[in-house]
Order: sequence, then structure tokens, then C-alpha cells
Amino acid sequence: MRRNEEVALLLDNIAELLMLKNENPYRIRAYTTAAQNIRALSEDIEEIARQGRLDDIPGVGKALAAKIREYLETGRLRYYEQLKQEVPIAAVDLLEVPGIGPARAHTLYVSLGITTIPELLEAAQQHKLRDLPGFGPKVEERIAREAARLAQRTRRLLLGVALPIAEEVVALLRSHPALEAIEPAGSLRRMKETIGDIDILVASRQPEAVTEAFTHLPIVREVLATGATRPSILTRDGLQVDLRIVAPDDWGSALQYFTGSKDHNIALRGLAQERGWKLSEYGLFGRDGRRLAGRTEEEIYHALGLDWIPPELRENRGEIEAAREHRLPRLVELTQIRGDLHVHTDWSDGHDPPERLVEAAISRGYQYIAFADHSQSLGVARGLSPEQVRRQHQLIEELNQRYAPFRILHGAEVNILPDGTLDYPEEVLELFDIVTASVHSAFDLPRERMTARVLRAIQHPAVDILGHPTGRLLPSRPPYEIDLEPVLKAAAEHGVAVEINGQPDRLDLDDIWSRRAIDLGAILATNSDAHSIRQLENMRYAVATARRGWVEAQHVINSKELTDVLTWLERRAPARRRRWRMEDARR
DNA sequence: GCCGTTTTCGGCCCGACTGTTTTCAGTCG
Repeated sequence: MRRNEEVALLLDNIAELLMLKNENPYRIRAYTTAAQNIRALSEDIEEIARQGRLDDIPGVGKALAAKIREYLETGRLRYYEQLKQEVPIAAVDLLEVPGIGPARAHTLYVSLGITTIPELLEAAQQHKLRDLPGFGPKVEERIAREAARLAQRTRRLLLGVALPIAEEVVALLRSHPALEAIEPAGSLRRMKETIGDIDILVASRQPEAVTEAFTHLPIVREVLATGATRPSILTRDGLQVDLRIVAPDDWGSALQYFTGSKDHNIALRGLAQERGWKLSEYGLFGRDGRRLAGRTEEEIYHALGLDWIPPELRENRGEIEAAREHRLPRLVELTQIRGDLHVHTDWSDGHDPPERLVEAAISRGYQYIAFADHSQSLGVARGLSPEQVRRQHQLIEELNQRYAPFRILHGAEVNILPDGTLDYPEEVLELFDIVTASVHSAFDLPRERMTARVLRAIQHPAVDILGHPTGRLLPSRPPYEIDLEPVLKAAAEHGVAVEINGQPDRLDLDDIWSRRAIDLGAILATNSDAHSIRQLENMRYAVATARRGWVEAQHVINSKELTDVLTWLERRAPARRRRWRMEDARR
């Protein structure tokens, strides 16, 4: 599956180079479409190639199939090498500058030899751009501004940062009398792991009144734009929030349009066009220009012969086909979650004591919680010594008495040591009801050793959950080198659940791998990894990621009743866990 | 470069905005 991404990336790179050559845009799109479709495959592209079925992939015809085959067989692609000779690959960076698209980038490097953003900035400041065809003083000015801004680039926001702010704005505006509907749109509504802009959509017949209220909210630091359709503010935290105000009649088509993704919308408009119809933010229109749908999203999807598609799936990764064939997944919902299996207490690096966490979990409506404090070798997080584990075990037994029928599982987040062994001896591991095994050290092992390390841990009979399987931290730390495919297969085989860690900077597994995991038959655990009561809220981000990965409740272990979870925990170590059965019998 | 119950050639997503134009190209979302 790693090769799928490799091939997709190759095609995307070619598309960018073709842009710089100012090639036929449809030819360019053929490459990006093919890349997109390859990413959406649930099958290994090497396997598909071996069976000679490459041109069965939508968007892949004879020419692309040959290129993909060449790349898979030889590790390189002559066409791409040649293209790189013709076009300076560094110039791809220019496309990131707002105001520069394929045509201007082409002009820049052909006539001035500019390939980097610093070069661009310098040329703009020396007024070398304004006389180029398609440029002018205004464009030059804008490019100078944007290039300078890009130098100190503003990052994309984490979902966990953007969503609470958007919800605050929505809550503040919701009761305004001029407002008929309000909803976050864009990547936020799709719950992408990072968000570019915070876009909020409003339906109103009095846009001026809404704009007035919006630009005077208490959280406003600065008003960036007023105007009746698209006011924009900077919040006190320095985040930009754009409001889009549309007529109530257009609500459905506008919400659909502004939710995206771009690729999903393009595909949808393609469907409309096949029938001679037209789809835009103002509605779905027939050949005669009569409006067929637009008041609600459902109307639009149904008119196109589709089931309504949950926003999290709208990435053009097969959801449109599934909607047509009425086989969209019934995505897991936050309300179906019955417990949290990864919570830290103040015994290690959490902030709150076990009792308060239990009470918070009960008030969230959970049936169970698993404490998962760190293991002994993780000094920075005050990992628990075997002696502390024994004391914590006693405490948890007491708490179980006090809070029954709510159940506290004694767990641990046990380090997977570099050789794949676990960070406690067997007699300590036996004390736990549930063990999450995670990598917290030696992140830079070579791929094969890292994979072997994690595989060994999965095979250990004490391990129940594989914690944050790639170790990535958004946006700074990339995943460590690991081959997830065999890891997920092994997890499926041994009944080890794979975590979707809900910390906003982890979301690990991510959406794509979560989907792959359930395809391989693995079960998942959506966990908060909370280090405080407040962070129990991270569960929603774990669930959101699962939903983006087409995950249903049946795939999520902590959506199951306590008794089912206990049965699952017995699968490998019946003796160790038999006492649960005995206690249950006594209750 | 892909694709086909109107097509193997001629299409390929839509609308708004901006600035550079004197009728429209380029960019964006």
C-alpha cells in the first residue's frame, strides 16, 4: 500500500511540472485525477499491476498504465526524469504563492529565470514583474506581499484548535433574529485533521444585520473585511474566521458547495453534467435553467441519484459510487462510544486524580474507563514503578467497589522497547486488565527494525491495544519509518485493537490508515489519550478521524458494552482475566 | 491524458473576482 502513495505522489509531481510548462489543463487534470483515484484504492497497486489490471483504475488509460508499470518495475520513470530536465522542479514552489498560477509561474521562470520564493520577492521589490505579460503594478504588489508573508508561513490549524473557536462563533451568533441557519463549512465540517481557514456559513435575508453582529462579537480583535456576503475577522487568538452569508433558498446548495472537498464537488458537478444539468452554489439546474434542487443538501444528492453523503466522507475516495449503490457505511457516532481505554492520571503525567476522572467519565455517560499511565522507563512522564503499579491496582479495586456498576479497568501504556519487548516483567504485566503498547523511544530505527519491533509487541499475549501506531505529531514530527500493512494484518490476526489516538496533534492512526485497518479485518479503539478531565473531549476527534476512515461502530471496540469488552480481553489470557467473570457472577 | 446508452473526436466543473484588458485571461475556492 505504501507504493500506492508513491505512485500517486509521482503523478502529482508530474502534474505540477506540467503546470509549469503551461500544458493543456485537461492533461494536467488527468494526472491529478489518476493520483486521487490511486490513493482511494483499497488494493495494492503492485498486485493490480501484476494482474495487468492497471487500466481498470478509473482515470488510468493506456498511457498512464504504461508509465505506472515502468515506474513499478524499474523504480524510475523516463518521462518524469526528462520533464525534470525541461522544467526546474524548484519552481513548483512558486505555485504556492497566492496570485501565481500555472501561467504566471511559467512566465516567471521563462523570462526571468525565477524559481524560488526569495528570488521572486527580490524581483518583485525591484519592480521587475510589472512589465511582464499578464502582470501589472497591482499583481506585482500583491505577489510581493504574499511572498513576504509566505516566508514566515502561517501553518494550517489543528482541528482541535479550529473547531472550538468555530463552535464559539456559532454559539454566539445562533440566537440572532436575522439568522435562519448557521453551520461551519469547509474542511472543518469534513473534520480534516488540519484546517486552512475557518469558514462558517449563514442563511439570512438580512445579511447586513448579520455582518454587523459578527464583526462586533466579543471575541473580535480586528475586522478584516465587512460587506454583505463575506465578512471576515481576526479573533483574539489571532485566527481568521470568514463568514459567508447566503439566501435561505440557497442554503442546501451553498452548504454543499462550501463544504467541499474540491475534488468531491468536481465529481458531483461531473455527475450533473452527464445529465445535461448544472450544479453550483446556487442550486442544481436542468437543461432549461429551471432549478431542480438547492434548499437542502439532501435534495441535491437525491436529485443526482445519490444517498446523502456525510461530510467526513466527501473527499472523492469512492463515496460517490457508494452513495449511488446505497452502500455508504453507517459511520460510528460519538454517542455510540461507551468508554475510553486510554486515560492518564496524576500518578504519571496526567493532571487529575483517578476519582475525578472516573466521575467525569460517568457524567459523559460512559460505562467504563481504562487508566493507562506510563511504564517505568518513561522517566519524563513519571512512569510507574512495579511497586506503584501494585498500589494503583489496589486503589482501582477500591474505586470499582465505590463506583459500581461503572467499571475501571487497570491498564497501562507500556513502552515497546527498541527490541520489541515490553517495559515491565511478566509478573507486573499480569496485574493489568488491559495493556496498550506504544513506542516512546528510539524513533529513528530503520524501517525494517521498527516494523519488527512493533510486530513483536503485537504478538505478546499481554498486549491488547497498539497505541498511536505511527508516532507522528502534527505538524512537526512525521511518522516514524514503519510498514503498517503487516502490522495491521498482525493486529487483526491476534485480535489486538489498533488505536485512533484523539489528541489533536496525533490523530494516529489517520483516516486513510484507519480505513485500511478495517479492510484488513482489524478492530479499532478510539481513545482520548486524555491527560486531564478536559481532554476526555479528545474522544470526538478520534471518532471524527474514524468516520473519515469509513469506520462503523462494529469496528470500534469501545463502542461495545462492558461485557463484550471483557470477553474480548479474555481472548488471550483467560487465566489472568478470569477474576472479572467471577466478580461479574457475584454482582 | 481520459472517456463514450447521443461521441473513438471533442469534449473535459462552476462562478466570482481582479486586473489588465478594450473583450478577457488568470486565479481562486
